[in-house]
Parts: sequence; C-alpha cells; structure tokens
Amino acid sequence: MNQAIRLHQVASQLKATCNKCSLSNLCLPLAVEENDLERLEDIVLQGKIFNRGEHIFDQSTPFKSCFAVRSGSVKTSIITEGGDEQVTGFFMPGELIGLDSMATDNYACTAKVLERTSVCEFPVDKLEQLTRMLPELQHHMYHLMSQEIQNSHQLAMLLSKNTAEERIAALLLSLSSRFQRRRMSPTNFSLPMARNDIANFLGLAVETVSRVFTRFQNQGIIKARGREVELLDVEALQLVTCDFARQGCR
Amino acid sequence: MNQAIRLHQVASQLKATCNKCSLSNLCLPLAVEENDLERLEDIVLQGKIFNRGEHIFDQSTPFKSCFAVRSGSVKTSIITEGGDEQVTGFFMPGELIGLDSMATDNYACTAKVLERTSVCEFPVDKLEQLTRMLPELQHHMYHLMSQEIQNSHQLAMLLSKNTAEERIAALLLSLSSRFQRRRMSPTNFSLPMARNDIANFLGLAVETVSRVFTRFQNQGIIKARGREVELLDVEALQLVTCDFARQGCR
DNA sequence: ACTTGTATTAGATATAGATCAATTTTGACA
DNA sequence: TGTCAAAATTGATCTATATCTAATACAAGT
Repeated sequence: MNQAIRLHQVASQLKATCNKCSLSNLCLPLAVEENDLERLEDIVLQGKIFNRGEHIFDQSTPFKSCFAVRSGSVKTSIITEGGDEQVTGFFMPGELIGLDSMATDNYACTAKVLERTSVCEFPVDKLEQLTRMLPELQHHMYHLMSQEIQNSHQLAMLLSKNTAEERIAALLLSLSSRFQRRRMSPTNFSLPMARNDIANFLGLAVETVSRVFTRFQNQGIIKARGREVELLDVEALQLVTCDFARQGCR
Repeated sequence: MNQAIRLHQVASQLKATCNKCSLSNLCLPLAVEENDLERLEDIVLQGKIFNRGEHIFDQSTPFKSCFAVRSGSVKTSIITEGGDEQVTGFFMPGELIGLDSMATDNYACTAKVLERTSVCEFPVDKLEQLTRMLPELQHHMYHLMSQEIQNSHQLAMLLSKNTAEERIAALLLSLSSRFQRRRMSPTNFSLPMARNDIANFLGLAVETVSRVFTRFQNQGIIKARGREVELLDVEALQLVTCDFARQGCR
C-alpha cells in the first residue's frame, strides 16, 4: 500500500465524526445545525490520546486550543509561584477545557489526564471565526463560559460556607449527575481522581476526605472501596448538602 | 416647549456618548473600531441611576441584559434556598456585570448597588447580534468572560488555601490596582463595601476582618478609619499574599 | 512472589478562626 | 442636636479541621 493511500485513510478517520460521536448531545455539536456540522468537523482535530499522567497543556505555554473530552477524564489546576497546587476542576466526557484561558496569551492552568483519555482539539482562532458564522455555536460558547463562571462561584461558595461533609456530598452528587447525563449509573461509579485531588479541589486535607468517606460509609450513605463508590442513599447526601434542610433539622 | 422636542432632547442625551465616556478604555468600546462605535451606542441604554441599596437585577428574574458600571460600585451575590448569602464579586466603573447569567433563563445572582451608581445596560440579544458583526467585540466578550472565570478560580484558591490575613491583603491589592486603572490613587481610597460584605466575600467572620484590619494597622501596613483606607506599605501587603515569599521567611 | 513506592486510613494534638457576648462608633433622620 | 439602629471593634471561649505520626493497603515493576 503506498503512502498516499495510507495518509488518505488516516485523514478520513480523523475527519467528520462529530455527527457519529456519542457525545454530540453534550459537546459543541449540540449547538450546530445538521447541515453546518461539517464546518465544525473541518476545524476539529479529533481523537488525540493521552496516557495517565500526561498533560494536555501546561500553564504558561501559549494558548492555542480548547479541548473536549471524548473519553477518560481530566484534572485542571493552577500552580502558584510557591509551588502550591489548586485543582480548579475535573472534566468528564463531553465537557470543554480551556475556556479560562481565552483572556491570556498563555494557558491559565495545567490540564492533566487522570486516566487514558481521548480529546478533540478546537484551535481557538478557527473556533472564534466559526462562531461568527454560526450564531447558534456562538450562543453555545457564551452559554458554556457562563456556566463555567457559575460553577466556579458554586465552588467558591462551597469552600467558604460549607463543612467537609457538605463539600464531599456535593462533589459526589455532581459526579453522579454527570455520569447520569452520559447514561451511566448515577449510583455506581468509580472516581477518576485520587483522594488527594479531591482534598485539594475541596480545600481540605486528605485525611479529612478519608475520614468523611468512612463516616458516610458507617452511616450507610455510601459504600466505598478505594475509588469504587456506590451511593446507597442519594436523598441523605442531598440533605447533607442542602443547608436549608440542615436548618430545619436543628 | 412641546413634548416632541423634549423627547428629542432626552433621546440625544441618552445616545451616542460611549465615545465621550471616560471609561471607554476599560469598557466594551475598548474593543470597537472608531467607526463601528455608533453601532454599540445604538444598542446601549445609558445612564441608568440607582440609589444606595437598590438592585440592578435580582436572582431568578428573567435574564435580559448585561450592565457596565459607569460610576459607583456594585456587589453581586448568590442567595441559597437556606437564605445564606455568598458575595461573588465587587464591580467598579468600567467593569461588566451579568456574564455569569448567560447560561440560564434567569439571573444567576443579585446585583446590589453599594452607593449611588450609574450603569449602562446592554440587552444581550442585541449584544449577541452585534458581536457577530464585530469580530473584535466578540473577541472581547470571550476575553471578559474568560477573565471572569479566572477571577473566580483565583477567589476559590484564596478561599481554600490562604489565611485571613492573606485573603484581606489580596483584596486590598486588587482594589488598589483597580483604582489605579482608573487613574485614581492606588494607595488612598475609600472602600465601597461594608466589613460584612468583605467578610462574606472572603469566607470569614466579620470579627476576623475587623481584627485583621487593626492588626495591619498596628503593623503600620495600612491606615484605616472606617471605610477610608490608606495603604502605607504596599510591598508588605504583597509579601503577605505571596506564599512563595512566606516560605522563604520561615 | 517480593520489593518498593504511593495511596489510603487511623489516632492524637494543635490552632486559626468561628462563635458568643459586650462595648463603642457611626450615621441617618426627626 | 439628640435619638436610635446598624456597623464596627474588642475580648473570651469553642470547635472543625489541619497537622503530625504511624499503620496498613495497594499497585507497579523486577
């Protein structure tokens, strides 16, 4: 087989699969009309694979692209000059990474892959051009970025107002609903991240995270063996997060 | 004077002053070419005035517009079902409010005016249309929203990793640089918000905020009488925030 | 299977900052 | 100018969670 043919095969593999992607109802294609889809497919670089621990991009390297998670999971974090890490988010299939970097020349955070992960790359210059031509896509971008702001406010709220138990319950419920969106079990999943990352994300010590997990387990709210988690009593978890309910219980 | 003439006067007062606005180098006009400016001016509703304590918009009312602060200052906050408030930001002249609401049908927070304040209103439907025609404006919107995400991450970081002193030093420095942007004194200003709001924003008790203020004062880093603040030693404040430096000092 | 490093769990202690209680200051309005 | 409510400060305790230490479980590579 000559090289030209092989290249052609590779090219057609890479191209034009947004419409076949099982995540199209979560990801950017969601906002694009059937017949405009190929324009999005034209700019996307699909199917980049990273192995556990590899970086999709690094803080302070030139910002070029946003990335959609196809499979696997990603952790983003900011590293301070002092070497402190602050985990800013966990990203699951269908979610878009890099929106926090569009204000700066360099990436504003580092994106590290938590397990073998496949992503689609959207070069921002092209994406920005495309959003000018596809109003729905532009609207969707505003939507996603706004959502990201809200998420972050929600996190700030959790960090400043809630106890360790409340924070962890909230995280478990967030993960749960995100698994559900992907039509996976909302009560039976395996955490993509280590206790350490959870602790960092939620502003707690690892030990505290561990203790809360065992406490929840003793109360029969969850069952956890390592990263394998089963939510036995979702209502109880919701009660833990909801301070309104808590007030009522006093 | 007949009514037609009076209306005309009002209309021309309202219209076409973005190019004369002293904040045009901070606000949306910044991104717009001289000759496109009137299109921005066409959609903006200028000079709405609110008195201290009034709401520009309320959480859970239909989202319609973003607002740029012209003069005065604004506090945004989220109220939980339990009645808890979380202050999500303080906004000064030239800054844009409402970017966190573009993902939802209703406003995601409540915007309360901290003093007599004038704002410009940008109806989002028109703004979104306009950004399609003015690439620079679209780019600027992405920029602003991304910045907002970063700010919020920064806040989350502050809340989860920093001490009371560090948080307050960071806030003072942030305010300082924002006053400076507006060519006002970076060392001598009056806080637009109450201690209560500072405490809420930074995830502290009011008492703690008060104590840190007096501690800083005793150390000769600042001088504070009520809301009037003078930064006597900006370097010292920077040292407080920078954990790198702190490590070195141990 | 065995080693070695890493992640998780567990117990004991320390502490920053919350909470409670009281006082002083400020500012708005009659 | 005096009155009153809200805001700010100060002091005394209390507590959730960090920190320190150590034990145990787990995973990867030889």
